[in-house]
Amino acid sequence: MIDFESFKAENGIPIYLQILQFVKRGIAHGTIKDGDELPSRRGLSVLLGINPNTVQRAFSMLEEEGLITSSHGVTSVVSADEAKIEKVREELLTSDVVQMASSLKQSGMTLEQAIALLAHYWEEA
Amino acid sequence: MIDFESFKAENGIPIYLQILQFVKRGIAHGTIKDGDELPSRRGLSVLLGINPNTVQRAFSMLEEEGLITSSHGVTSVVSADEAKIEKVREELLTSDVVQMASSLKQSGMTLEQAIALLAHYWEEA
DNA sequence: AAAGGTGTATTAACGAATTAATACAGCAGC
DNA sequence: GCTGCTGTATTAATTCGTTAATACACCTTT
Repeated sequence: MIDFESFKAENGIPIYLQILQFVKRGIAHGTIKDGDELPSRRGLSVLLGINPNTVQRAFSMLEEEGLITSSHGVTSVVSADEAKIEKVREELLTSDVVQMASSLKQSGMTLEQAIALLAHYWEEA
Repeated sequence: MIDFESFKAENGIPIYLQILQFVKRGIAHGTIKDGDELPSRRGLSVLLGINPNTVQRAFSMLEEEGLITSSHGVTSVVSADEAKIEKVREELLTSDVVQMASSLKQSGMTLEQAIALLAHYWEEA
């Protein structure tokens, strides 16, 4: 069963998004694997002290993306073959990278300058 | 007078922020220069089809940051010496970089991996 | 078959942020 | 000085996303 102990809800970001991200990052990182069981909607909602529907919202999004499968009576299960995992990695990484790259290029920076900037701000991020 | 013809309001992002960004990017890019006149609050609101206060919100933020000066009876004027311009450039760039860096770090990447990723997506950006 | 767990669907409440309405105050130019 | 423009301030309405309340439907286990 997937461990949500390390889940810390940040303020300002919608909880359902944080749950979504938590699972996606876990899949991308390998700590959450294909076949792993998720906690029940209600169970997780109690653990996090929130409404079950908030969990449901996150889980239903995960299902829409094909990352978990759900059926009545039993808890949902991770469904992530290698292709899906790679897709998640892509999604988590590229959107930010491409956006930044395009922004920096528009400002007339070279790749070298961009790298220097990235290195400079890496620590404080 | 600053030209807002190229201003296209995107959906989902607050308009006052888009106006703010539009001016800042112009300053950083050099298309908006020190001494340039801004349109009046009302004039721009008509042009954009929005409420004058929405423009005012953006303009007052610009003034708080010292990028424009306003006084009764006349339209506001850009007030951006070289130091301020550099500051705006910094701000626009670092916000993107920091955001990306924090996202990549959360995914467990090293700086080296991040740089490789940046280089990889640099061309297509 | 009954009980208590599970996922699902619909609707409503809440809250924060954005946007708008209105009124006030000052300068320019005729 | 008057008219019409300008910026400024205060308050209200609206919108939007998030979260919660409630009810329903199904499966598992005994």
